[in-house]
Amino acid sequence: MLHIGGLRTALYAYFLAKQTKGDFLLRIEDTDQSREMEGGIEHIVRTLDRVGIVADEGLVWRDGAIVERGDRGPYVQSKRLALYRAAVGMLVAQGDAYYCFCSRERLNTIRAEQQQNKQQPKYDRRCLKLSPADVHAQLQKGVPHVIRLRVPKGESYWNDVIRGPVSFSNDEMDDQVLLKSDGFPTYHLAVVVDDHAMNITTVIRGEEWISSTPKHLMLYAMLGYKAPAFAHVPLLLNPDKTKLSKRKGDVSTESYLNRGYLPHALVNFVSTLGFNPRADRELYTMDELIAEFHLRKVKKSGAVVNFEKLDWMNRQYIQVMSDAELLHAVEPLVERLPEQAERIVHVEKERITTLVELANTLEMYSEPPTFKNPHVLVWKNSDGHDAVVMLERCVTFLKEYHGAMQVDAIEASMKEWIAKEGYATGNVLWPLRVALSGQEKSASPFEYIYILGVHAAIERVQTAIQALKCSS
RNA sequence: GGCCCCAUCGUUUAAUGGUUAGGACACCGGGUUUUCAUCCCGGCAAUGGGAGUUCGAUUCUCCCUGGGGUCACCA
Repeated sequence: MLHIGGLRTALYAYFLAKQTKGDFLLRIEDTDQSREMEGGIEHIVRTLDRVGIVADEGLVWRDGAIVERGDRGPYVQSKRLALYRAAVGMLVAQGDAYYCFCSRERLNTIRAEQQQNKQQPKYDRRCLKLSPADVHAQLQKGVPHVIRLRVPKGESYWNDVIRGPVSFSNDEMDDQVLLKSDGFPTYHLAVVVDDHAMNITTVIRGEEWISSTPKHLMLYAMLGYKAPAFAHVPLLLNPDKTKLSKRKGDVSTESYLNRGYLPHALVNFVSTLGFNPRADRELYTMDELIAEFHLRKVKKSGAVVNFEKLDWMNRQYIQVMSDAELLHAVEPLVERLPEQAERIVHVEKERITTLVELANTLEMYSEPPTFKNPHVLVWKNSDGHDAVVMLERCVTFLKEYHGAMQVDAIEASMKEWIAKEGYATGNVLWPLRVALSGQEKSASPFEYIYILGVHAAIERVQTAIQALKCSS
């Protein structure tokens, strides 16, 4: 699953890369073996592809499969273990990292104690005191171990691209585990090694990483790497202002896509949360976003995600699509396209919010209405008898209609007829519309005639007349 | 709780040391209309509080308050 917060971060990185004519690289960080999910990587790569983010380097989705592109691979961290071990070996040799043989039980115990004493939970550095001989002996015995960062004294400081100066005292920091007992690196080690190996110049990531940045800075320095610039983007929030989470709503990009939101609407929506190129506009193309994106314009404060605005955006984008484009987009969502699908799309597109709604509407048109409640055919101040009379006259009108099969032509001709006969407009049009659509709320009768054709329209009206007669 | 980050309408954003504090979503009116939707017109609504700097602060500084993040062999 690709979290929409992750999508936004990816988008920002993508904008920046494209704007500076750089490459967008996709690397998978799968160093937690216990969390590995079947198909998870494929989902992410595919979803990025669906929204139009195609990596120049790293993992891409091509012809129904994941392929790697670029010569700095592999681009999956679980295949780069040797690199991390080499780096950590160097740190140990330099005295910047050390072996730790403490059991989880012991760690839990000291943590509990510290919390009880209202102290900061931190590793107590017991294993730092081990002599080289002790370490060697423990390793010989095969005691499970991790390797920890030896946090030096001092201050950590960086000038965040979005937030400005940020500083931490190193006293606050725990001796972070760099290499786990299963031989896998933690995120902290892997990200530093890889970002350096892949020439990353700006790290764009969520605000939740601010407090681990000092550790990363230390690692850059210890490994002799030049540190990149950091830009911590604000969080996406639930309506209650907590970090946007699965528990409090739908946060999966693919689920919005599957619910019929257009990829570009999602891109536009998500990227303008916390960032806005101009004061007076809401809708931007991908090229405009790329051209106008600037990290300095990204807000510092978190943004509550307002999905009503996504609905609005999606409607905006649907309305400007051509009938053919819309038809093409909705096609995969319906079992069989009705014969008049393009006309239906033309008529209904201003009434729908998502492609899924359009698909449902499309299917509805092929089912003639049954009028279980014939009274909906009767207009407000009228009665059933009147409705029958009017519908019968509509049948006559339709039989004699030889004008163009265009909505405007049908409407003009019909209104002229109504005026000439001196009918009340609603008295005719309401029953006719409901007879054709079967619904209290629907497209106009002219649009229905245009879609169904005169013959099918007459059939529906006659069904309605029968239903009314039976009920009275 | 420690540390860190943040603070303009309900939400999202704009602006400036001097503005009637602007736009969008949502909401509420009105118009068009056979219904719904669209469309058009109009309306509601914000600088969290307190000091300081200044002729003047929403804007700069400090404090408070509030909210959030983080404190793992998860990312």
